[in-house]
Amino acid sequence: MRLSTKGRYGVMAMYRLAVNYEAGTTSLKDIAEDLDYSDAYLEQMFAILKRERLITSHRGPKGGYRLAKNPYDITIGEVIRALEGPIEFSSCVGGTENYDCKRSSLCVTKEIWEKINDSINSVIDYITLGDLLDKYNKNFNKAKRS
Amino acid sequence: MRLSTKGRYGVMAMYRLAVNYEAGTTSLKDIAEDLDYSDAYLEQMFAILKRERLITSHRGPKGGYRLAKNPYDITIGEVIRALEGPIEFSSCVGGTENYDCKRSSLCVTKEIWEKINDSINSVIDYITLGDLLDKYNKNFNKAKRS
DNA sequence: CTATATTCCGAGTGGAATAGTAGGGAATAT
DNA sequence: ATATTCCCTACTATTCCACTCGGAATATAG
Repeated sequence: MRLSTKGRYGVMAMYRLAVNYEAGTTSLKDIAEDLDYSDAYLEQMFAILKRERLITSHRGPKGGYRLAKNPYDITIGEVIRALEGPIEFSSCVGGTENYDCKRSSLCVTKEIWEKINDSINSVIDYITLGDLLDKYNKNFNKAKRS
Repeated sequence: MRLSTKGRYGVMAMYRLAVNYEAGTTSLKDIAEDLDYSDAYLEQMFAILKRERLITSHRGPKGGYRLAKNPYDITIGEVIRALEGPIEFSSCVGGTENYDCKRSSLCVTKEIWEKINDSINSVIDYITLGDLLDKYNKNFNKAKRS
């Protein structure tokens, strides 16, 4: 019951794009090297993120990827759901391929799984890539001050 | 990023034991048949739950399992963590076998995963098996009334 | 004492998912 | 032209999941 590397790598990479958002595009290779991820693997995530219109791409030298929107308009939830599908703590509830447990109307636990889904979603839908940028600056300034 | 059947089956089975808590022991076979689970598989969960001292067992005819404590003193969180290990939305944070991402002190996403872990835990640690019993009675009465 | 009902225990297994590799093709800035 | 970048599809090794199987230990009823 855990995020796969897809979600984790994806969020980290999107943060990288957020950092460079004003400057322009960033190449996959740079990000992969910087984060020490396999570039061929990260490529698959970028393909999904592009399909979901969270990033844009440009080929050729000086090409690369860029966020499709302002970092403050992209939530962590959008990124995670794009890469991992809808949050679905238990297979009974929340996703597309719901397992139908026959007595779901009587099931005493269904409500628990729904509550958990909601609580996860409310965390990830509240945080934007822009928030992460702010957080970094805060830490950066803190480090400078001390 | 989902509960395995272990957690789901486990909570359902523990609820069954909660229903029968006053009456005494319940055999694994009865629960497995009632819930339509594989009994040999459910057995493995009961072994864990027993090891974690959430249930007691008694062998021989008229034997079976029973909650080790009052249903109101067992949270869903205890059951889930016993069966699935600690809540760990991302492998960076929360569990035993933490993946060390080298720059974890600078990592902007770490805090997100911690928040998610906390929010899941606060849901499941708040609900007891006794609460589920109450919920069932409420639904039962509602059904009777209509 | 014996037959039976139950828990206990360890090992094995098929399929799905994860976490990648590999390799070539297409666009484009210089 | 050519180097650089994205684009696309297929393949693979490993791990995890959801079981299955066989039998031993133990308690109860008759």
